This record gives sequence, C-alpha cells and structure tokens, in this order.
Amino acid sequence: MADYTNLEKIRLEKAQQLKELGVDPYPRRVKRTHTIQKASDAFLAIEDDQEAEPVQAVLTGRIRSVRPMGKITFAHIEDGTGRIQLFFRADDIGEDQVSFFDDHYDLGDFIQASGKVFRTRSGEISLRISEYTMLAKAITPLPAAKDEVVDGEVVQHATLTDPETRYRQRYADLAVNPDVREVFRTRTKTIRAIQHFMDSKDFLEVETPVLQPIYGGAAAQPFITHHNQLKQDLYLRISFELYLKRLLVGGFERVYEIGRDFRNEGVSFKHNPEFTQMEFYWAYADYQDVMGLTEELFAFVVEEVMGAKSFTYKGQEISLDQPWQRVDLREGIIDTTGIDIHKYKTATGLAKAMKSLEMEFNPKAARGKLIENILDHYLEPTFIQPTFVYDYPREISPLAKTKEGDPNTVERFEGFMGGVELCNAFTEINDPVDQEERFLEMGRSYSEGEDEHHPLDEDYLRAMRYGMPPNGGFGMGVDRLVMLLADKHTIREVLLFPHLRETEK
RNA sequence: GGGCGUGUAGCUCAAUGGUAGAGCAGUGGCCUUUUAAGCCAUUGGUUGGGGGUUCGAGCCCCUCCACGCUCACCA
Repeated sequence: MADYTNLEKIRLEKAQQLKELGVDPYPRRVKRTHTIQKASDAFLAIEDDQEAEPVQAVLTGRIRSVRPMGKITFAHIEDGTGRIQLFFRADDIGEDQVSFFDDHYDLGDFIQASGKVFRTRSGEISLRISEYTMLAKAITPLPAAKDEVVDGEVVQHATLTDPETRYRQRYADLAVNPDVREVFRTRTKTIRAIQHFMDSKDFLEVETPVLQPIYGGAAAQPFITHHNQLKQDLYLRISFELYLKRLLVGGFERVYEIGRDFRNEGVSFKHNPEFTQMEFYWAYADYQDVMGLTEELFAFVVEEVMGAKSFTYKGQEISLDQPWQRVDLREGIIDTTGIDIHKYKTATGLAKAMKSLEMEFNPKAARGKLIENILDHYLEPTFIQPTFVYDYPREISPLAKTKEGDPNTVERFEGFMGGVELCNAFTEINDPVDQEERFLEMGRSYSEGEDEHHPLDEDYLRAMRYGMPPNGGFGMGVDRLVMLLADKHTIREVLLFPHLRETEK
C-alpha cells in the first residue's frame, strides 16, 4: 500500500466526499464538444459579429491554476491544444456551485466544463461556466508551484527541475514542462522525416529480428536472453547490418530499418543501453554515392523538422545549405597533429609518436584503435559544420571493402556535425571469401587479451555466397540527431524513459 | 570502474558546529472580472540511509545509496 503524504491524504478525502455525494470522481464517459484551441478559434471568428450566436462549448482539461475570490473563482485548464480560463460566478451557477468547486477541486484534477466562451474585462478569452464535473481526481500534487500566462506564453514559477525526478517520473515532467513535450514532438517529426525521405528514394522499410541467435554488425557486448521452450540462448541485436544485407541477396535493392539496438555497455550522456538506429543498404552504390544521399537526407530532415536549412546547437549555427566538408582521415590527422599514420604501420610505432606529442591514449590499444582515438579526441570536436571524414584503417572496419591498391585502407566515412559523430557508412564487402577472412582477422585481434569474443555468423557468409550485389551501407544514431535538432546535450533528454539505476525500495 | 560535486517540506531554495526557515502549494477565514490575485491566520521535516567525533551535527569524519559533471570504455 502506498505511503500517502499529508497532501495526498487530503485529496483522497476529497475524492471520498465526492463518492459519498454520489459523484464518481473517475467517471466512464466524457462529452467534449471542442478542444480549447477550437473553442478559442470559434469565438474569435464571431467576436465582432453582434448578431452571432455565442459559442457554447464543453471543454475538458487539467486544472493548472485556481484563483478563488469569494463569490467568483477563476481557474485555468490545459488540454492537448492549449489553455483557457474558466470563470465560475455565483450569479450564473449559485454560490453553492462556486464553493463546491473551491472545496473539492485541486490543481492537477481533470475537469469537464460547459459554458459560453467570452472575453473578460481584462481581455482574456474565458469560459463562463454553466456546468462542470470531475473527470479524474488527482491524488498526488503535480510537482509545480504555479504558472501564469504572459502575452500568451506560459511562465512557470519553480517547476520541476531535478533531473533524477524528471527522468524517473517522466509523466510528471511532461505534465508540467511543455518544452519537454515539444522535444518529443521533434523526435517523432525527425523519424517521420527520415521515413518520408527514404520512401521517396524507393527504399523499402523492413523489420528484422531483435532476438538473434548470433549477434554481429558492430563491436559491442550484447544482452543475453533465453528461449525456454527452444532451450536456446538468444541475443538482443547490437545492429541490423547483417540481416539487412541478407535482404540484398534476396533481391531487394534498397532497404532500411529504424529500430532499437541494445548494447550492454557503459551509460553516458551519449549512450543508453537501448537506442534507436537507422540503417540503409543500397545495391549498386558505393560510399561516394552514400555520401551524396546522406547530404540530401540531412538537408531534407532538417528542413522538415526545423522549417529552415539550418539550426542552432550549443549556440552555434549549423547550416545544411551546402555540400559537406570532406576530410581525408590521414590528411586530417596530419593537419591537426602532424602525425602521418601511413608512416607508422604498428601500434607501438604510432603510440611512440603520440607519446612524443603528449597525447593521451590507451597503451594496450591496437593501431586502428589509436587512430580512432586521435579522430575522436582531436578532430571530432572541431567538426561543427557538417563534415565527412573518409578512408579508414582496415582493422577497425571488418565489413568495409578496401580501397583499390591500398589493402590497409577501406572505403568508409563517418559524418559529423556540432562536434558529434552522427553516422557511419561504407562500401560493403560482398566477396564471401574476403568477408570470412576479415571476420577471422577480427576474431584474432579480439582474442589477444580482449574479453570480447566475436561469433562467426556462418549463415551470413552462406547468404553472401549466393551472390550479393555491390552495395553501400549506412548507419545513424537517431537519438543523437534528435539531440542536435532539439539542442539537448544529453541523450536522456531525448529518450522518453531513459535507463536509470534501480533504487532500493 | 576513477575523480569532482549534489541530496533539507509536495516544488524551488535558505540556514558560522548552537532552537531547521522562506516563497509557492496545502488548511481555516475575508473578498463578484482575477492573472504567480490580494489580505489575516495556520499545518507540514527521520535534513538520502547507517555509523562516528562532539556538551551539541543539516554542517566535521567513515560507510552505503541515488543523481549530475568528467575521465576511461564504446568496428
């Protein structure tokens, strides 16, 4: 049984009183005739017409402020479309009905209110109440003090700000912070825009297994689960890649998927154990083609969501109105650090060069990891405007085709903006023999002291042996894109229910 | 996992080692066009949990928990 606070006990008592008076505080039926927005619009349309019938409306919403003044009471209610003031007056409904409202209704309660829309002396569009009824009694007070409306804007006073409570009780956060609701509208708009764009390019949206007997397509620890009847361990997917490419073997030329990936790893401002990914695979295309499509995709999404070809992130304007900057990874590293990675063919040599420049790195890292480390720490933060970095070391890209004449470099790029990595793409390997070797290479590098082991996906290789068209693939962290567009600096602000540690009791 | 920081009333925040407070919300009054309405009165606390030092701890020490920032990790 819940442990009620004193404030909650008072409200429970009010609910009980309603029941004793024969009023159901949680009735089954509602009769709404207008949303608040529609009622206001209807009023504005006839306001100047002396002959017009007044707007009669039955509105529903949550009580957000109350001002009792003796024989009249003002209150504001809020529905999904806006706010409106309610005006209870003894001359209209009798003193008993005004004080009944004052005595039994609280901030946060859902109410149904009927009456005429009018404008008060001070000029605010309001509903002159003729009848009202409880729709849902709120027992726990919303974690907000009060708000007022200034020039149509809701100004909040001492609302909920504690991040832990906001994430653990997102329902309360949403109920009280309209800007948080707006973030999640932006999130949905972003996903819709991606779908519209991909659909318009004849990509087929598909769904592939979340429960997989073998995980792959990325280097990450999986979550493991078990199918009882089949007596089989299964993994939650860490990527969609290997399933989507099987579809290219099957004859689909352009496929994409938007969905959840699960990685059993650290939680940070840009990592959540489950996150949303978009991947596409495009037959007969290479990574240069994918770069072009990526530019178009982002330009489209930003324009759809933001209504402009640019947006502001951390105070910096990011423009999608021109081709992205293109940086060769090797040259980028030379320009920023002076190190030419081609001159250092081993991890020890490269580490030595990094050490002489007093760069920080993990001494146990392989050469490819060191290069990635340089990219992450020294180049990535400088890529504010949209930037592609291309041509990566082979050893950190086991699914990407090598460059012609350069077996140590692969046709791969990553996209950045706002100093954040957003996407990753390459010309995909479609030679089954090459792919098997690369998998084995990967297995070896992990077995050298790493706890990560990588299962070999024989079925994926079998699929490829049937013949896979040359293709370009692309993956993008959707949460991070939403972070950019909503100008939020932690992934938790763009996840409705971010993962938090369980609390005791 | 490491470092730094935070945790006080429903919410937002105060409080030299010396009686735990304020605003809002709540409760009881007054008030027929208010806008965080106003005025008078008033309730509400295991100061995140546990232990210690001290005549005395919200404050100092130890420990545990949660959250935040950050580093590490993160084809």
